[in-house]
Amino acid sequence: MSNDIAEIFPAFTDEELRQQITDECTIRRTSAGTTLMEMGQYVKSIPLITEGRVKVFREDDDGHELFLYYLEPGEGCAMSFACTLHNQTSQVKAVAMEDTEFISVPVGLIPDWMSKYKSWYRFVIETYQARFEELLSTPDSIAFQRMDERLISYLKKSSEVLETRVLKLPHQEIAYELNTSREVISRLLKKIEKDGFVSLGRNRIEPVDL
DNA sequence: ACATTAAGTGATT
DNA sequence: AATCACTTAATGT
Repeated sequence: MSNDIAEIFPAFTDEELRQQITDECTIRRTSAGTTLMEMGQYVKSIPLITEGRVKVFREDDDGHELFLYYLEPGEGCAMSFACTLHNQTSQVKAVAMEDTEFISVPVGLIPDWMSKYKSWYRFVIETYQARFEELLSTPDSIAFQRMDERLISYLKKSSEVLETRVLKLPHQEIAYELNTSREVISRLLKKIEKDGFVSLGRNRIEPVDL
């Protein structure tokens, strides 16, 4: 196990830290679609993803979602760091997109780790920095990009992240993620299909030339 | 064959 | 670009 940690989280160079993880933390597995965290819920442990993928987003009263970021193997959740440090409830919702395995770190350990282990401290800072930069791109895209451009970059990113040529997801899902309506997505997809950028099918979008 | 879910479309704001 | 109302098409049982 200690080897796996070193492999997936090479940043944890302190031997003692790795030992703490194996001794004090538990491995948890969830299946695709499971909600790991609801908005307003207290954060009692933070996840370090070892396998799979988790979507982190905000949700309003009408069920509209604002996508924030994905958690992938080797990553921890910036929001949960923030919550443990300020003892706040979660401002985000997290759902496993695939069967996911993660190390569950009890929050009680965090303050200690922050002061004791330099490599942990750096991991947290780097996680923050990476997310912050990523989050800046969201207001940019809303302010400066039209819907069709946002759709195209969404498709690009999805096919990269999922490592697949053919995206298997309904238009409605894309609409939720981009905060628009299903009809708009359908129409735009139809348009870019005509322009030869994608080929469409039921539950199937194949980028041809983005 | 039937119900369910995804996608397409026109009209309205 | 959003919403509504409705149609058409694909898919599961």
